[in-house]
Amino acid sequence: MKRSKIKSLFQDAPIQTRVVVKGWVRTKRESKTFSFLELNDGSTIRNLQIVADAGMPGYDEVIRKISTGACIAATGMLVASQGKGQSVELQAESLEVYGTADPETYPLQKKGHSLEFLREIAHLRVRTNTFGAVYRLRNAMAYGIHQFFQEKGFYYVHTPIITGSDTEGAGEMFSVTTLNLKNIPLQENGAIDFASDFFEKHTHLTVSGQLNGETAALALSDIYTFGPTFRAENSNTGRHLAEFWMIEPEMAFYDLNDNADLAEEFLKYLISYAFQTCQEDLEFLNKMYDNELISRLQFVLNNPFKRLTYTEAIDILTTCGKKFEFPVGWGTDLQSEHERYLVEQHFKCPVILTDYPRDIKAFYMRANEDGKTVRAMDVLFPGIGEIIGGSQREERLEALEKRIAEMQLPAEEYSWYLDTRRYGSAPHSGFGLGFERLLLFVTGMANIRDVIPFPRTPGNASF
RNA sequence: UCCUCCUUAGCUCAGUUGGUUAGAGCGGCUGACUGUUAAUCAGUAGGUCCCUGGUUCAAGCCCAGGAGGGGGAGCCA
Repeated sequence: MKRSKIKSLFQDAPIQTRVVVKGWVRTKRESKTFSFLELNDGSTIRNLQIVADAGMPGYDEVIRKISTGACIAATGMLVASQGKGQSVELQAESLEVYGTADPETYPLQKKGHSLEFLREIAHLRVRTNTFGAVYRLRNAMAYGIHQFFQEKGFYYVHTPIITGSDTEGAGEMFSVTTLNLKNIPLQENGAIDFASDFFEKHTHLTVSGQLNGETAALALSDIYTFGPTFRAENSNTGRHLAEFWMIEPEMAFYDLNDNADLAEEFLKYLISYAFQTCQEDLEFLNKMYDNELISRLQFVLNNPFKRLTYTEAIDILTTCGKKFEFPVGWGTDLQSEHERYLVEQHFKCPVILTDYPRDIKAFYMRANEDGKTVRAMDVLFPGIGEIIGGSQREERLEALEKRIAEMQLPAEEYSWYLDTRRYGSAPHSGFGLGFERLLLFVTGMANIRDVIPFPRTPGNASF
């Protein structure tokens, strides 16, 4: 008989049908003449209750081997439950144990565990309700991202993970090398001789696919990337990872307003998609971790994001009368406390800040006519701060070359990038969304290490 | 990297002014129980008090260094 997924049994409830279910036992409750088993197979957060009567053939032997964490198959009739708490249950005719889990050493118990403890057993934590919900939401968001862009006619572009230039400027990079680390070849001046390395030059793990993505947008019009990125920053916070996933759409003929429109529509689409696909998981997370999760998601879904310029934000911050730890002034970047004030206290909704001073932003952002600001935008969310950073790109060759020179960047490294402006340049825009930052918001988890299966952070690459 | 807090049983934590044999709840195990659902009830086992060094008659507790973790900040997504 073909195995049924527990989710479909709850949906279709084929009462008085003989079925096979397979999964992992969450708890066993024994009494004299029967046992209850709670079975979870990952298809839903809900467990199927299995009732095993002591009269079942081989009962004593099989029930003795079953404990929390064991993997079993159960065959029997799906019946309406006599007890409260579930509509249907399985009246077992036979049980087969695939894998036992020694209760003396199995680290997961049926009671709750701290997230800190579960991080130490990341290979097993997916067996908990919490991480089952997080994994399912992560899957749904990944699928929803592709669906959103595909429906809009965007092309999915694969940008390289190993990059030959260190010019993306988004942070410290990991080196990629096959040189013998015990005997590194040196040039006469003492510098490492990368000419004998695999790629015959110094290579790194990518920190952003944007520059490559721009080349595709200037041919295919609308593209997006969705892949891993790497930052070797020594960042020890609940919002940073050394390895994370990023979504970077890039659109020809979009100005900054079009860019902001797309970002807002995109985020709302994903929240709506989470409600459509993971309602029960969201309800669980709302109940267990963050009682305002669902209302916050609904609020973001149903209200326009507040848009204002950096300059207007500085005015609000300097006249609001609130004392900040870091001073506010035009020309300096906003600190976390400033962003939080705007989002959580002043506007009480997501905020899109635009037109930042050019001196605190990257070289590729389109200069405004005032000579002081660039067409940058940051989308700020309650609780997590910057979730999206983007800009209209500088499409004018001369302006871009001038900016590269002013910032003393190695112009020769950008020759391929500048070709996009040299030949058939076009106004275009794009943004980057940190996938795990999105998941923090959608799941209500507080620490980014809990929304990626195996987090990589400074000093930690276990599993 | 900086600030700050923490580290005691499998887990979550108490542990008084430095004082004899370090406790609880949960989990595990044993047993009871005819519908439980974080089952209930009774019993029971379980400890490198993070590591190293120091102070002291005596250290889980005080001091120094180290390791690991949490929260906050910076950097950013």
